[in-house]
Amino acid sequence: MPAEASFESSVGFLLSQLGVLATRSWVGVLAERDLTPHHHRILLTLHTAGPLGATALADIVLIDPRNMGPVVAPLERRGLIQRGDDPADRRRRVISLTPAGTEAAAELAAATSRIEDELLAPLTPDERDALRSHLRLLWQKAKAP
Amino acid sequence: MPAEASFESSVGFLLSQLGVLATRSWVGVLAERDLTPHHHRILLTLHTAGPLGATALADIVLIDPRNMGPVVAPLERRGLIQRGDDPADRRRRVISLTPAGTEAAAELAAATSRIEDELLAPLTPDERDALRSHLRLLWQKAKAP
DNA sequence: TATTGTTATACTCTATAACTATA
DNA sequence: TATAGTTATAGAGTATAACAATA
Repeated sequence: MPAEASFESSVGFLLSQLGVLATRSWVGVLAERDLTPHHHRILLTLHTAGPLGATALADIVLIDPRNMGPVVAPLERRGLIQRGDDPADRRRRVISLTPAGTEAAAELAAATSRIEDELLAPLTPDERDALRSHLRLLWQKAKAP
Repeated sequence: MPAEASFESSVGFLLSQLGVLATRSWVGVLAERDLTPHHHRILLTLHTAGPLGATALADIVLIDPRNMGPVVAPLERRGLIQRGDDPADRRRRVISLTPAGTEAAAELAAATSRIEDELLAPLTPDERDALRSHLRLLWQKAKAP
């Protein structure tokens, strides 16, 4: 009876489980650099999207804006990011990567393919491409509904 | 330069983000029933896999076994699960659904398709099937490496 | 009035250490 | 000695309330 199909056929269940596993696959690499998964996503987001306001950045990395302070503070203290003023809108505090932050982000990006290969080992190259494009489509639609 | 490709092409990044979104898509339905995402996964896992020991169950739902007590206690108190002894191995405490728990799990499973449809709206039926099978494959391999 | 950003604080979830009971 | 399970507790992460500054 397919109506009683296993929870393993629920995409939502699989996404939440694999999301945890994907995050865990990074903990070792991040711990060596004294970074958290939040820091990872912030650095890579700024690296590819460029400078962002606090709210916009929080929205992308799925952190509540009210928790941005404690998350971002260590990055600023270590000189990986900087917060500047926006002359056009003096409420905004534009967050951007410093040169050291750009270097750190590029180095993390370089580590991605190795970790990714391990995670995606069970899939063929074609299957990986299909999976990537499907996930990307879901994420882009989820961001801007 | 594709080596500098966007972080959006990282499957790990997409999985962790979509995992959060998939979990959030359930919070309303679960809150109405006074359940957490952990409870959700436990009920559905027991519903399809049958009775399990505490360690085996914790392993599947990716909860540290030491945190199972506080997670499982409310379910037991509300009569949705029960913990019994295993005559074959008196260390084990077998966790299983009560009739009320079975009913609750079935009801949650019924709500899945509606939530799933919303999440997967951007994809065609064929794409959904492909995504589901790829994710399932990754999860099964990740569980038993 | 709405938006951007922040602080203080309570709450939940997760991880570290150590222990009992059985195999 | 190894495994199943538990407790206590510290730490990381998340959510609720309230506020200041600017648009």
